[in-house]
Amino acid sequence: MANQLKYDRILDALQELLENRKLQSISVSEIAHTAGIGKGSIYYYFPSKDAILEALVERSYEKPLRTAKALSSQTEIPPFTRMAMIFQACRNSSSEFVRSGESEGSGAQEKAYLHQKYINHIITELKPVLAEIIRQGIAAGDIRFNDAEALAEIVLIVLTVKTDDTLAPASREQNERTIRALISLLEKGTENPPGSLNFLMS
Amino acid sequence: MANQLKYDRILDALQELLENRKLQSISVSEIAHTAGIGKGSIYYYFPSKDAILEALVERSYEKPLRTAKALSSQTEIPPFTRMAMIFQACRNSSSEFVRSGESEGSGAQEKAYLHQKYINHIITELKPVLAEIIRQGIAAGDIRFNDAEALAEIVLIVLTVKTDDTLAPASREQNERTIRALISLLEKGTENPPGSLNFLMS
DNA sequence: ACGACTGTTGACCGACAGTCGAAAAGGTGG
DNA sequence: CCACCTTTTCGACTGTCGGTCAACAGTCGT
Repeated sequence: MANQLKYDRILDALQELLENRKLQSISVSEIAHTAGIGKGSIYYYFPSKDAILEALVERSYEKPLRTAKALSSQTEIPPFTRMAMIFQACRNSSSEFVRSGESEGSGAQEKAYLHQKYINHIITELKPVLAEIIRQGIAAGDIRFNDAEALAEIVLIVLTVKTDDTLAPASREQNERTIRALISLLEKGTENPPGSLNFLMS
Repeated sequence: MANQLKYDRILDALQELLENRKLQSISVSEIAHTAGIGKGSIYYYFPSKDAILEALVERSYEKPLRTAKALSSQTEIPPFTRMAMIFQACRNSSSEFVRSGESEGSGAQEKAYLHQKYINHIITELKPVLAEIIRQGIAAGDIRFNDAEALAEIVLIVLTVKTDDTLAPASREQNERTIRALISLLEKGTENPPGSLNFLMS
């Protein structure tokens, strides 16, 4: 408990290495060396290499998740505005470490693990918050739909999968078209005027 | 080329082992032993352990993909019926090897790799086929939407992610509600009567 | 008989995740 | 300042695994 520093230094080291290397090629000793500590110490703070990654994903989303949770109770701000704020917060911190150097070919495949963790975490944590805001929007008459939870899930799934680019690789332009199509579906589905959901675009 | 048998036997072996073990814990020697061949032979047929998995995923979806492609030119069958047939074909072969023994805890996380490969493959291969059918439906006036490609992508993303259950873990009931919500969105978005897309439900 | 080609193999290699016992660092009471 | 204990740190070590390779066996055309 005293030395929160080293715990964080390990995370910093992994984050730094992840910026232009794929996970599989990063060894634990290397993380230790980058963090300026012995390899054994890594295992004092983490039970496995995997756990380091998990902790890093969690830490990276701490901030936006906190703001998202805070926003869910700010009922004086209109629902759509709050959603826009949440997505903006996520975008700011997401690109921080998930995107990495080209590493075409098999490299793209080998980052799968990292991306899966990240998507899983985002969807699980953000869904209830987003659902709550949608629910408020429904109650206020801004949104017409009968299942806030499900709607939140659909939006999050499509957005994260498309933002991520590992699961459904496509051109930047195709990605934009898909998100635009989602927006159009949502606007018709929730009986909102065209353009009102444009904030979902990056 | 003569010995297609061994190639397939390797795939069979991996498939069998995958039924109740996680990928990470299966060694190449073990695959070789299960297939009844030497370890060296594995590398005669595959460049890496990873490639075996990739080939297995591909093989598992050969059949439904062939039927899907065949269906895209059967214009005498109504689009919705053809889509229903495609999804049915996929469902039949998908559960074949992707689902595996419980292995709660970290086990669920470690299968990520396999699932990522599978989702990636499905979406990439099935999207153009589905888009073509949707395009025909638009031309025939059955569907009203301006971007067939994007629509196909959205449907596939949500369905595969939700069917898969690794990326967005949720209860069976929650999954059903999400798919129902997607159907409702699609029906409104493409100006089709409620219930006309129910075939998307499993 | 003979190369050339196609398969097949397991011993071997380097690398890595994770373990361990020892020792340094830090704290506490006398 | 010292005994004593707990927390923290460490790198040498271990077992295992993915992948390589040199050797070898079968087969076919000449």
